[in-house]
Amino acid sequence: MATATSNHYSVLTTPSSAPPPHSESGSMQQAAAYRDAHTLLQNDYTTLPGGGHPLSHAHQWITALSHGDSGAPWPSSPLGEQDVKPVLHDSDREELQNSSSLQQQQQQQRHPHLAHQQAHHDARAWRTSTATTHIPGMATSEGQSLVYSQSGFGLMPGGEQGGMHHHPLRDEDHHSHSPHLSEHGGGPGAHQQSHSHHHQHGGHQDHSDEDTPTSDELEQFAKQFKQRRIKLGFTQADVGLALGTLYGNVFSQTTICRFEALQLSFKNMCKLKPLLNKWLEEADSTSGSPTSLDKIAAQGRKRKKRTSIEVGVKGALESHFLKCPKPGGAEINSLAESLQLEKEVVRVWFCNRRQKEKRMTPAGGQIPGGEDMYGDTPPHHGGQTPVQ
DNA sequence: ATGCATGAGGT
DNA sequence: CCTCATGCATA
Repeated sequence: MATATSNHYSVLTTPSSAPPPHSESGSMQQAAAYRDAHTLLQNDYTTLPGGGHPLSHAHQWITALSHGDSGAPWPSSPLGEQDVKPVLHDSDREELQNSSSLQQQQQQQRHPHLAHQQAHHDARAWRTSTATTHIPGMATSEGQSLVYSQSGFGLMPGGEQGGMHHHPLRDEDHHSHSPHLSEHGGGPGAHQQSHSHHHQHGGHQDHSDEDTPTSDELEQFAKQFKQRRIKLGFTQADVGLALGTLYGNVFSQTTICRFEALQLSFKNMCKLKPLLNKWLEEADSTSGSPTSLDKIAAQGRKRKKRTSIEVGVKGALESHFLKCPKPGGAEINSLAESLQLEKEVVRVWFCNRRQKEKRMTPAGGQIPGGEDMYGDTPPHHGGQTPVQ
């Protein structure tokens, strides 16, 4: 109805420039003060087919970086970084990946022809206990505490420590392949070197930027990162861009935000940490490295208007989710009907909901059942249940 | 900071 | 169709 629930995101050629990278939600970014003024305009690609909708704007970034010798936007860092937000015009809206060369290299790449032993280690049981390790230097006192031993360094010989969890036949990552690093990202409930694996280095495990970090380490890092970032006067969006100009992978404000808030999956956190860590070093190393930039953000897909689901409806979805987190197509259909939503919307809602449960920082605030999710028991794998 | 969405990769 | 990583658009 009045809500923007319409699906008409077909081929509407955007007459204006394509939405640039991202904008910042200057709502409360402490560091926004250093930023320049950006103008936001919204593009109108949502013209409703029944009457023009008043929602037509395009948003654009107009960063006026005027630093050259006296007006450095950055507080006092000799950092000579300049972020340039190229105004792109309507470009192709198909798939453009001309950004850089590497895009995702550390993704989940297994042996294509070998038996893919993709481990679906689940990662849903972080925040086990508490252990708010303090932060050396400052404590922003947050309220999070997720502690979990990740890879079995010797902690979880086969399973977890909680003693609760255990799934009959989940999966395990038998036989690792990497020379020295397994991509476990999963979580506590899976992965562990079943057999005597080579121990990294006999004596100490250093976790500086190598090997998989533990949840606790990630938590600490995220906190420190945020502090430093703010002190340096950067916004989350800045970091995202910098990463792109620096290493070729751009990230949005959203991702940086989620990283800081530990709202990503364990695996994802592990992937991003090294990158952000590097940026941190660069950023305050004051090395004055003239990091040039050149990152073109290519965007061009017409996005469907975000459907706003009314609270009441959300509640209903929630209820069903509790009952059945993985409804089948048919069930989704009926649900969609009763709620008067498109099937696709409902389907996506469930997908997103499931993802939430898997984040480090849980959704509802409750323990996700421990380890064995409702109805997702992998029908295969016979490795050996590592767990007790 | 988050909700809904897109897409790549797997099954 | 799902999962996962990501992000535009929003509240």
